[in-house]
Amino acid sequence: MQENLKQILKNHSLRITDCRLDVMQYFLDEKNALSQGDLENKFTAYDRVTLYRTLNSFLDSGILHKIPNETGSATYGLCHDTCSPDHHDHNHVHFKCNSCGQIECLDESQPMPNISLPNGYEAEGVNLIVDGKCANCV
Amino acid sequence: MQENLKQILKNHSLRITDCRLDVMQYFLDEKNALSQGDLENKFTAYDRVTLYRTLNSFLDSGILHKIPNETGSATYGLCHDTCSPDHHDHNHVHFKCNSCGQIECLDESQPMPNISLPNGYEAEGVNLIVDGKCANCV
DNA sequence: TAATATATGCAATTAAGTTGCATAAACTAT
DNA sequence: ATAGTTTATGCAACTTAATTGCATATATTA
Repeated sequence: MQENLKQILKNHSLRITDCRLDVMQYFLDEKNALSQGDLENKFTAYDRVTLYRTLNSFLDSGILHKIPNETGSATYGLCHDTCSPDHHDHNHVHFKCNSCGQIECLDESQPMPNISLPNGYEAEGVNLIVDGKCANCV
Repeated sequence: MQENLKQILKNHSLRITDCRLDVMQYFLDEKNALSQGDLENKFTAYDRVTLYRTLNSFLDSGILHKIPNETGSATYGLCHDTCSPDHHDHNHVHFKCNSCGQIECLDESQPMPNISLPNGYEAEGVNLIVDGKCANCV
């Protein structure tokens, strides 16, 4: 089990450290997107800068992606296996509950719409954020 | 011209003040979404907190909407005439340039996709953010 | 124009994001 | 297994955004 996590880190050329293993396990356990604050609350033993840099290293290596939101603080979600630093799947579908605030990644197999951009514009990725009420808050 | 702006404020039950007129004019002149920082740079005469509260009052009254993004600071765009505190059009399409960072609202008449949510979930709105290169940065 | 309700400016606080540097830990090659 | 090298961590410190309380100024209304 732990071996799994270690392999993921190795695959992304990241050194195996306690903090990275713990943080990755947390992301795997939680289905929801997590923020810097969430990590700080969960892992009081790690310095907040260490957690910050852990998030950044996961971001750079394609383990996590940032989820756009309106709150003014970044939230992160696990990327799918297909993501790597060079090849990053930029199309994501997320759900945000307007009641409890949780953000989660939805199945990537959702249909992505074709948006017509103004002349001269080039699309690189599409982010779709559905907001509403999750099952717990309905 | 100025009368126009005043009428908008009146329609939203907001008192007519210099700051609100200036900020609204700024949003009308700029086609791009604006952040708190943009306002602070533009209007050094107004206190940061006043600008912050101006944005919030516009948000509450349905003049502006928040645009989800990954930067960690909120950006705001003008709502369409149909928006009011009680009836808010939650479906937005935005474009973010990965090069210059500008965010703008695209025509609302874009087709919004039908997303299938997990059981028990209720959708209230959809936000679509296309990122890529704007005409200036291609 | 006086009375009332609201907006503004200032001070101050919280939280996120960020960097530099010394030390500790992980990796690599013998 | 260990010495040498590279990278991660913790701490201090700084910047910026978001936020609140309160006294004062201004807009609205009657």
